[in-house]
Amino acid sequence: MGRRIKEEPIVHRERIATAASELFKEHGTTKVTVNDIAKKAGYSKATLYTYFENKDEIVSYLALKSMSLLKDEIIKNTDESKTDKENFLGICKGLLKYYKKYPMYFDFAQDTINVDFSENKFYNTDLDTYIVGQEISAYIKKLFKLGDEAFVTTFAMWGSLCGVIKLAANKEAFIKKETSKSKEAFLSDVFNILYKVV
Amino acid sequence: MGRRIKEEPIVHRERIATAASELFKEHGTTKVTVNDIAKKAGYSKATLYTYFENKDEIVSYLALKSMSLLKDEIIKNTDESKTDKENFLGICKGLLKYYKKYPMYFDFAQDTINVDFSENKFYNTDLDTYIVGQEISAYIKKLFKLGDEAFVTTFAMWGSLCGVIKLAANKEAFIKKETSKSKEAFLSDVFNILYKVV
Amino acid sequence: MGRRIKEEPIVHRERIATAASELFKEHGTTKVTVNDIAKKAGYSKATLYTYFENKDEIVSYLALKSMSLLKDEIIKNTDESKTDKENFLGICKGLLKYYKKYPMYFDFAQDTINVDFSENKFYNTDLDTYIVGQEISAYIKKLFKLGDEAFVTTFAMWGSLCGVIKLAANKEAFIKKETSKSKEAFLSDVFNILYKVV
Amino acid sequence: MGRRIKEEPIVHRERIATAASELFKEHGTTKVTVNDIAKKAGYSKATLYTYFENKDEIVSYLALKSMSLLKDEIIKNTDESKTDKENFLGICKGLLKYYKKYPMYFDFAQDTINVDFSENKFYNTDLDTYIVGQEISAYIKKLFKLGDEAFVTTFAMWGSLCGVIKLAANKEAFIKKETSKSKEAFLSDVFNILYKVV
DNA sequence: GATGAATGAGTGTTCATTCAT
DNA sequence: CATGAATGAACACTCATTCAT
Repeated sequence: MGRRIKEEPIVHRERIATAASELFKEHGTTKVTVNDIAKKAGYSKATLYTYFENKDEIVSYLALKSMSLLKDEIIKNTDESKTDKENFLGICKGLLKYYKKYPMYFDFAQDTINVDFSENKFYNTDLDTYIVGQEISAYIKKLFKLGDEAFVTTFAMWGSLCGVIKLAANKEAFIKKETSKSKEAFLSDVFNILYKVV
Repeated sequence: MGRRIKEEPIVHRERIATAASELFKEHGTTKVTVNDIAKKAGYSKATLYTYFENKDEIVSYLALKSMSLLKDEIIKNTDESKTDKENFLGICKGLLKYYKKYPMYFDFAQDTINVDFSENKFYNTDLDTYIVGQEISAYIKKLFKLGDEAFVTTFAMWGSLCGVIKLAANKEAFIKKETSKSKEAFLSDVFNILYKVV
Repeated sequence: MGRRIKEEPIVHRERIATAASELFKEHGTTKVTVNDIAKKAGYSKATLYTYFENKDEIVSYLALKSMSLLKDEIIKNTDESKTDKENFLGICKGLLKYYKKYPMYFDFAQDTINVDFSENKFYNTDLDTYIVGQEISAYIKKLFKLGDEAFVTTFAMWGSLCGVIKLAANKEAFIKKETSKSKEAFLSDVFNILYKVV
Repeated sequence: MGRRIKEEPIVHRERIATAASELFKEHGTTKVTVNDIAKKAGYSKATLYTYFENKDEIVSYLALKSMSLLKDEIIKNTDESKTDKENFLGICKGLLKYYKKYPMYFDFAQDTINVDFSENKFYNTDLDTYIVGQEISAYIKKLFKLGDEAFVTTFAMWGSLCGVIKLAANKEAFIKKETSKSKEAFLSDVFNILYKVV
């Protein structure tokens, strides 16, 4: 634990990714420039390219991190010993937390598993993201002891939850006006309605 | 009274909008340049600015068109004399058709009831889009004879449908692999599951 | 004097030039577009090109008009029966009036006589402007009964007057602050000082 | 302490400014494009933006340099131990040299004491230019031991000199034709006539 | 290993001018 | 004769990426 003279590449990647994440959350991935990230992370623009192939790889890297967090949250908030409803609401809670931390990657989660890697260029992290998505799917299937209908049910649940969370985020002011409820309280009602789906 | 040789501005606007729509569908609104649109529509870049104030106005124009189509489709596929389930599936059908034609504006539909026009600059078409969104909301409320619970129910339904349709679009290949069904057939199953929500 | 069915070209030129002049005075010749002029004059952009070869010719046309006005003003405010000082101040008055009406052409007046027409393209009006400039020079020479020293004296006077008028225009606020006098009153003092030159 | 291989930013700024200055002198600041400057300076367009915030900053930078040169020249050519006439002619000489090097900024000098910096955006260099202008004014006042009449006298002198120099520049060919003198010799006569003003 | 410096390839937008009708 | 329509040529400015040191 002595003084670290040389930092591992992973440390630099983390530092860069953290800076990028904060900027992406506030301004979106398109608006943020490589220069912005470099400045915020305390590196020169050129150094970023030592640790990441290009801007896209930073995005992919964060997408993977975000999926891992999502998986962790889902596992933390669910348990086979709980009732199905408790577990469903646990998944909702996990997704919501995820959205708050990585709003810019929610569309990624809405995609869950990034499709076809055969033709397009992709980064290893994209593949990893895909795998984490698969793991989440498998976990949910096991959690609810789903059989043949697993895929369609998981699909319906996942799509619905992502849809309502995103809609709620875009309509926060409108929700307040119409229901006098906070976004969170309102979404709680919505989740209860959606529970019937499972 | 003779056949008009000169084309009305609206014809040009349509031609430009159609070209833009096709490009947007494939590459997204950001990546497509004004030059791309002009070339595809068969005009010079400068001519585009005769018919549209700027690129944003083209985007707004298409957004409005897309919302109008959505409304038309929903009305066409529903009827107060039908059962709730028939109507629900009618709405699903309308949304699906909408997605096929204007995938790049689906996020717009996912917003449905649009934001706050008090402070930001916006084009008339943006306001019109907002109004069409409101009309769709009102129509659905009346169609299902919803009372106090109208807002939360409509919200849950709309968010869910948008969510699953988008998810299905992104996972078409994956769905095929897992279920051997076409996206449409698969979504039909999903819609039936979701019907319980209403 | 009956109803005019067809207007002479000169009428159109005047109408266009008047519109242009007002716009030029306010925004300068560069900022004003051909479209602006056409709209203000009540013509289509293309029609302008029926009456003027191009934007430059409109500028030249106005420059000539402005020089003619300058000549008229000088003649009106001077007289061989007056004292030299009265005539000098009359010229000052004429130049000042000119500046107020055509501030954007004052540099033109500062040039007085437009130099060399051998190599550059120029419009007939430019040549006319040159001739009017010459006429003014000749008039002044005769007015003050100048001999061999005519050229250098006229030159010094003309350059000085143009210089102080323009400087005063740019420093109006500053003059007020330093002297509590209006630009006009201050310039009157300046003109009296400059009279010694002649 | 060794010889520096890397060039300081100021070197690049100078190189760019020099190129810009030459182009501005010939074609004016408006006609010259950023690309033109870049090409002439041997940089790419993008590189210019590494050393200057934008085109305006290049203009401002040169304006300041020009005013500094003007001040230096005036000081160099004048001295309290000299006669008023000698000093007057020294100022003339300074202004003339300035005009030769920075004709495009002569209007700037014709403004000398610059405007109001309270509302508009401006660059530091613009403010510096203003200050140098003030310094020149103060120097002249002291040089000629001017009292209450300082402002109006300085004003008349400055305006006149600028006026005749500019007029002479525009009429060089004409002067030659009329007087068979060089512009410089002719201006020398004019300056002698104008000396009476002070 | 780190980076200062450089840049190619865009971007949306403007405008004077032309020409077929 | 008048003009709606069309456009080539610019133009200031940006940014992800490369590379010599």
